[in-house]
Amino acid sequence: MHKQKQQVMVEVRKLFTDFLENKGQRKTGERFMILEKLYERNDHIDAEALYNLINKQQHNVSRATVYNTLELLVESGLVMRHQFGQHYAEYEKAYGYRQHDHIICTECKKVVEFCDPRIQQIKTKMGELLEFNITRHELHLYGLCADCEKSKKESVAENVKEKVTAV
Amino acid sequence: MHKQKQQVMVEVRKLFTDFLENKGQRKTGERFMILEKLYERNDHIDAEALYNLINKQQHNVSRATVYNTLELLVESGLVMRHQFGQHYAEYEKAYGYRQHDHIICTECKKVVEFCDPRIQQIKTKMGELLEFNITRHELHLYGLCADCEKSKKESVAENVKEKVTAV
DNA sequence: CTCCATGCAAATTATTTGCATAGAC
DNA sequence: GTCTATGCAAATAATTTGCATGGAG
Repeated sequence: MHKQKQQVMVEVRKLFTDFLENKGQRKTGERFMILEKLYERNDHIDAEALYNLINKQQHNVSRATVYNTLELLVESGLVMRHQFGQHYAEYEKAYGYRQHDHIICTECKKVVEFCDPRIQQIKTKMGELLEFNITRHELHLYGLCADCEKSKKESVAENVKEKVTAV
Repeated sequence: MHKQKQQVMVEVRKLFTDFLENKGQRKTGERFMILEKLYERNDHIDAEALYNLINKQQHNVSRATVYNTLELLVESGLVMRHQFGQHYAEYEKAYGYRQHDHIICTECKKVVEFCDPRIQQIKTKMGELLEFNITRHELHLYGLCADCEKSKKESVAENVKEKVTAV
């Protein structure tokens, strides 16, 4: 299991190297450091947290470089950017990591991942129909999780009680 | 057709009125003005453009009010916020306007709307499975439109030619 | 040795906030 | 008359940019 992760890292470094060469971009240590940090984890992280993670631990990479590199990584397809809200973008490894989508609780902001094959059918169909060469997608379902749904019901009941008491 | 639009406007004003009353919020002219501007159009618009639209035309509504009202409208469900990228959020009427999703060209930023019933199946299924009460969704497909796909191919051909010439 | 990528801090953009006042209720 | 929503400008947050320098090619 651990070995598999090592293997992925090797492949990914190779892919990023090729990508940078093709673009005539330099292969700097900072860039590979950021790539690695993203591939070490199995969840999303935002730019600022990534910056802190790198700098508090050991190295010294500027915010500008973090943003610049994230852009490159997204362009290379090795990293996904998820824009959950206006001030809430997160990044996550994409290679060797099953394609998945997200359900977001609008109340507690909890994010749960899921996967449904029907999305692939939509992509294929719509790409054909509208003549787009579709490379990726983002699907977000919004609603209330079981907990927040329960709290809401209780709070409504509470309100009703208050009104009754008030009258 | 035009009459239908008038009819929608009446219904929507009524719904927004009820919403504001329920929240104990005031029914100000600015709020209804913004609601109307959004319902007059059949496409998306961003906060700044909406602000300009209102102020250049006739009235005088501050940015703060525009943002505040957009928030309320989204909360009421009468307006949808689409977050296409990190600096690219747009708003659009939601009531009496068929639910639809978007294909975005990553090159020229063109947005095409589409509708696929399979998305409803995913929502129902995943809501059940993960115990979420799903109220809405956002599906974005990203790729190259036919035009940009063509340009890309030509540009690649061009590059090859250059390299050959250079050697 | 050349020139791009980096670090840093200042700049920018979109959005939010604080405060005084107008106006909805 | 009361108190909230507004306008305005200043504040904030996330991201980008300009410039001098280090280091990849």
